[in-house]
Amino acid sequence: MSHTSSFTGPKRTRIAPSPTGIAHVGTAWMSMFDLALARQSGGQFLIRIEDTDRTRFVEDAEAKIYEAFEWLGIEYDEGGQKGGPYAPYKQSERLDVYQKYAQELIAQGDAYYCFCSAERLTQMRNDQQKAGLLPKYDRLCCGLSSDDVQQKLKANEPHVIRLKVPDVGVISWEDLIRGHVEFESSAVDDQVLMKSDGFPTYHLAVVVDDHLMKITHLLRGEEWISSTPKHILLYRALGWEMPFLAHMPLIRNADKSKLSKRKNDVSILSYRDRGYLPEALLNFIALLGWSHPEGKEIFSLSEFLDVMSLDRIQKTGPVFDTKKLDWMNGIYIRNLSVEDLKHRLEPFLPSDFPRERLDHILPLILERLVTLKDVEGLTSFFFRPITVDRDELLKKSSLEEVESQLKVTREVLTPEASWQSHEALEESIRQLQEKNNWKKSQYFMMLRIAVTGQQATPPLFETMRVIGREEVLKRLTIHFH
RNA sequence: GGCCCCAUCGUCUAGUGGCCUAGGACAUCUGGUUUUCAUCCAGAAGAUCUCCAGUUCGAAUCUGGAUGGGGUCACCA
Repeated sequence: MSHTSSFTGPKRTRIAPSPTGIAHVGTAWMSMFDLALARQSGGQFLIRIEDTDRTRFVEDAEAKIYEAFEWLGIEYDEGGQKGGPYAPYKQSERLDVYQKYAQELIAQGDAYYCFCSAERLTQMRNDQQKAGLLPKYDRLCCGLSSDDVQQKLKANEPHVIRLKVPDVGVISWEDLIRGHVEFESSAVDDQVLMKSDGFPTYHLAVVVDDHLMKITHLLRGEEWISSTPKHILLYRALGWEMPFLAHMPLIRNADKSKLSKRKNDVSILSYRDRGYLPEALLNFIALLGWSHPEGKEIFSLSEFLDVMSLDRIQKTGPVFDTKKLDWMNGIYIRNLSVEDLKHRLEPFLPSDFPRERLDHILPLILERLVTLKDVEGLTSFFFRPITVDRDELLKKSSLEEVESQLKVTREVLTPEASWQSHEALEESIRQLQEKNNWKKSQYFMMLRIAVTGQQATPPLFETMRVIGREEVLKRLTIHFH
């Protein structure tokens, strides 16, 4: 393999998700780096669906993956609906391709048929473990004569195809992120390449497809380091040039284990549904294991694509802690134009929300939105009946005083006097408070609770104007339940 | 356990031998603005750079070892 810096052509990268569940944030994360390499070099980024495991196949998982990419705004050049020159981009539709190369490997003596049963393999591994050995296929079937093999094949005996790993030697590569990595060949198992159901394993499929699809730069998780020797052996046996390898750090749970859906929300679409902006999520994950060259915290996807470089990727696995995402989401929300924000808020507005009043309500809640989903909780008192907590209302004064305060306040809120502007409203009520010498904090908090049912709200007088005089007067006439 | 990867504030990170008595961001705390919350502004606290040796005039940065964490050892990816 040639050296890192010598590659100057267009880079082709890919993301290869398995449709086994939800669309994973790790997939989006990896894709950003893939995309950047492709864009910076005038190359292509493609999506390939790795659905070789029928047992874990989930029906709508593939659709969810594309849906997630669409929502995030990560554009790929080949795969999915787009197709491309190396279609199909789904492994289950390429079975004959893998079969062809498996046969080639067998013919060359780099792979062999194995007829061992699952039971025998389990037994073998148990014995090896008991003996303190590392579990590894014992090559029983490697010794089969070609006559035996032909006979078993003819008899339709279930079989797999295994890679024949050299007994001795060192397998190494120059990882773009980790530098020189090497393994003893003797530590590598005779990996199954073709399963008994005729599907390839990941190891065969990934090598065949990456080569055929002309992938030049292969980014993947650190979890794949230990199986990389098998892939190198495959490239060698097939006489193919190795792509550049970059093993990214593993995103982790708080306990440092590999990020999992049991311990974290890792579903891209769940972030959408919880009211996060795609640009905020992207910005947040870009900062996992990577840092902006100028130390910037807030930047767009397109800026990331411009300035990303592999040498700023850290080797340590970052913990997935979304506190910072909340902060970012607020920033992104506040940077949206009113029209854009309204548009994005739409899916989160309850059906009884008075849309015609959105323009007036929005400025009052804008800086209080952490997620788009917060809109309902922050605005319900504008258009729904409120409940007032008697104890809160009377916290700092007696029932008599509050009732008298409310009565006088209602009288001041004449149609003419004070509804032209919130400043005018404030002026008249402030005068009232001063004239009566009411305690500021008590009076205003009491009013706030009476009008909204809450202690934390947007500015009181602006809120009152949006609620409207008639409704405010009604709320200032307290009936305890 | 074998093999492999990794190791800077609670979290994300800057740092590639002297600019580091280690910088920024989030979170936390305090103060200011404010009738509340939030925003915004200012400030504080927070890391003996996992440890021990070594190289060097000088190490967070280089080397070795230890320790710790993680990954992987499937007809799953």
